Amino acid sequence: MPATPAARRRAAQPAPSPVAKRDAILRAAIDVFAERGYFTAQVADVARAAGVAAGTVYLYFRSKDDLLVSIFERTVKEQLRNGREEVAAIEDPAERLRRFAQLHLAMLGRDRNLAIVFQVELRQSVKFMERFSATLLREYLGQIRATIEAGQKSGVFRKNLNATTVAKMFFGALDEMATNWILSHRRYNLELDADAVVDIFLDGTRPR
Amino acid sequence: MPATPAARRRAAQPAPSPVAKRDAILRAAIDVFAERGYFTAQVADVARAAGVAAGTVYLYFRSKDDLLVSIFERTVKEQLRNGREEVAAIEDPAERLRRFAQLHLAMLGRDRNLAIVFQVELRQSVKFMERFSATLLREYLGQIRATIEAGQKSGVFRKNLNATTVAKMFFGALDEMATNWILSHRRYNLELDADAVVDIFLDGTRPR
DNA sequence: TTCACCACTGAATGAACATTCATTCAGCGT
DNA sequence: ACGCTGAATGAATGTTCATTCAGTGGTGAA
Repeated sequence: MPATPAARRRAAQPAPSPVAKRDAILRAAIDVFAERGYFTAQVADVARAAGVAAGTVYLYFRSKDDLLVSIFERTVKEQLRNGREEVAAIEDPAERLRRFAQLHLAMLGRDRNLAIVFQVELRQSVKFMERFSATLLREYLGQIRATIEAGQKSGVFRKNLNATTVAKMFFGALDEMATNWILSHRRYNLELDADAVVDIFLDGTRPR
Repeated sequence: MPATPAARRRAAQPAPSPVAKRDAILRAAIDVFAERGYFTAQVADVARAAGVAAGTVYLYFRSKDDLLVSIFERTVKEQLRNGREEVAAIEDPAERLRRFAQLHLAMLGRDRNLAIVFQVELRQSVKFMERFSATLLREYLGQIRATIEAGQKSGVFRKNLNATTVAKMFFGALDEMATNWILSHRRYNLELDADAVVDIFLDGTRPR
């Protein structure tokens, strides 16, 4: 029935579906990278964890690097899609930041190995860091900064603050919460840190 | 004159002083790791940059890992020695935090390659991160937390804040300033960020 | 001058591992 | 029933280093 080779390829899906297999390999990569570290992990380990042969990984990904980049891109895309509208719908800038912090920490708190890949493995080299910061950070910091600026206009935030600096601080605080959570062996609920951070961020540490 | 082999070895110092050579190798390692990344850098690159043969590195360091660990330990030891008394001498907890932040960012802002090693290369793997967090972070967070607690006692800081969380936030904010400075290609003065961070940290972002 | 010593050298070693590719074979269309 | 297709396999390949070690040269003591 399918006439062209392309159509035939699309129709002839193997039993477990190629998307599912790609996902399985990516999932395995998250776990293996988190446990062994990106450089120490072997592609063969990832393949074994995914239940496929070493060569199969290369049918779905260009290279070992590509695995890391794909984990990053898929997750960020999803997180941004999830978050954007929800956060944008919130009127009060302070509450918008709160929700933002909650979503960020919830995403990481939900999946420890993914959190390790994000907080540790993706920061391997300045090369990855730059890529990381050119997308995730830029997008995140941009959203935060815009919210700060909106708040400054409406008088909710002090006007004499540099919005960019404020945004970096906010992100840095959240980032540190996430990193600490990973390194701590206590399994507390990371998402709960969001409120504490936002509270101090809004009102400072001095008594009012 | 030296009787035991050990004593003889200790006495027989080569011309340019072994300490100077060790330092030269460490310096070269900082630069090479910063530029190429720890895993990508070859020991031979470090040796070349230090002006010695590859084998010589192994006369001063046990392994490639040992180079990274030594950079870390030497710097942290020095920084803690420098900072501790100076900061401890300051009475006002808020001013103590300010000085602390200045010293921290000044150390990194003074030496870009060292900053890269600290902000990026040392965080390669959970293994290094744990070592990192077991010493530098523990010490730093401990000092910050103690200062917060002192301030809470004396009424300078709000008493209903969790001092540990506050300390993490503070460190995270500084850390992010440092990381941003590295990734930004503008060469602004990192130390100046310290005041902005402390200001927001103390008074928050809401108008008082 | 000779000798012993030792820091230093850099070529050689061998292990580790990403990637390739000849081969297999399940399942589809005819 | 059967020939094709192409996804999947995993052994083989070739390269890339960290690390070692046999040798060199320079130094100071006798």
